[in-house]
Amino acid sequence: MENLNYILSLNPAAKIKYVKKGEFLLREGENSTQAFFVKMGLLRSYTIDEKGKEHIFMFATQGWIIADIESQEFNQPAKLFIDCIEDSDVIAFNRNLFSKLELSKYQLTKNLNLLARRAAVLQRRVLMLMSSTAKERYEFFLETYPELPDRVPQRMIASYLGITPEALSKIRGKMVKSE
Amino acid sequence: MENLNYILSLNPAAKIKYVKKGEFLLREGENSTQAFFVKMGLLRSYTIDEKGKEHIFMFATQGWIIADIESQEFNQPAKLFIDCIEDSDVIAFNRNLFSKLELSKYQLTKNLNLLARRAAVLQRRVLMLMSSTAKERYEFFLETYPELPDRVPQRMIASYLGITPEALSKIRGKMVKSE
DNA sequence: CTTATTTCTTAATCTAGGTTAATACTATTG
DNA sequence: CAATAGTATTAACCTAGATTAAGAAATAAG
Repeated sequence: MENLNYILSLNPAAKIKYVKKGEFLLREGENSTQAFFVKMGLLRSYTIDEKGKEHIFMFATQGWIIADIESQEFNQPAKLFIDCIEDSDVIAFNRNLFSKLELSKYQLTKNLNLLARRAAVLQRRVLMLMSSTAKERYEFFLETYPELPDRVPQRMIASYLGITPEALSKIRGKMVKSE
Repeated sequence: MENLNYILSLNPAAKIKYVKKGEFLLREGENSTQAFFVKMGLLRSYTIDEKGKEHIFMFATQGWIIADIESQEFNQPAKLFIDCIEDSDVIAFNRNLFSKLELSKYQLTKNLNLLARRAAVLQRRVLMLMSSTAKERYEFFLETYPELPDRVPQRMIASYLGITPEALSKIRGKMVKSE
């Protein structure tokens, strides 16, 4: 990501952080404009609702960028937690640098494409949540992120799909039986 | 939107379209890279699932841009229909122009901000769908888009919220009673 | 106006997935 | 290698919202 390297050169404070499994990069309520590029490892972002239930918004593996875009965009304290599922190497940078005029046109269009891709993934996620059963969402997840089931506990996959671990376990049970 | 004016000047084919209520700007299966800026009026985008049920992805009022970002980004035929809820004036432009190098840095960063805002709204929508009850989603909708309930039939609001018209009617009934 | 069509409401019934709880299994740690 | 804590499975029961159906209100169209 030569693009990112340039962004980083604009931000002397940025450097690689080595973060351990379980470590937090962002907590609900914090004021942060940071985004994290995952050089290696696996992170997640999630909310905790009033009843104390976790809802995973996304997983970020190698090459992904993870941040609480909503809170940053609306200038509010973070709604999301971001923590590590595996020991990871991340590069923290200020999200403002993403659309700075100091960047070249080439870099700006690259960033536009990154964001468009993110919007596209989110569009799909919304439509999925509205129109598909839990089983269909799980099958889509397996196709789309085939490496994750081996790296992520099932209860987190359930949380990402918007169902309980018990429901996912039942779905898996049925899928094995009918196969 | 001086920004948009410049985009349009790069696209000689672009001009204002006057579209009537019920008219389609995009249908599922079509190959299109068009996006639509709403100068005036009200449009919506939605899918129809295997059971024939509509799921409204978004409403677009004055000043919004509406398109099937997912299909365009992944180079697939459209998943969404886009049609008019009210007679509208829209400006059709090719979405590729949005991140063209011919644009100035200033315009590119403007577009980056537009897309970031879109991503933020979608993040909120995903979290809502995962963690809120139908009633909470309806209340949030009323706060966020106070002008829409008078312009959009209730069955469409229900479809946007991811519930049936009957369920929304029941929720509204209860809200009136308890007030 | 009058008829046809769409929209909204209400109510009875159904179901996917939630809740609770008990048990087994797997990691982690001291 | 216990002991503790987290993870997954299974089953009985519950509930938010879906489905079906039918009537009432509102819009549109002839």
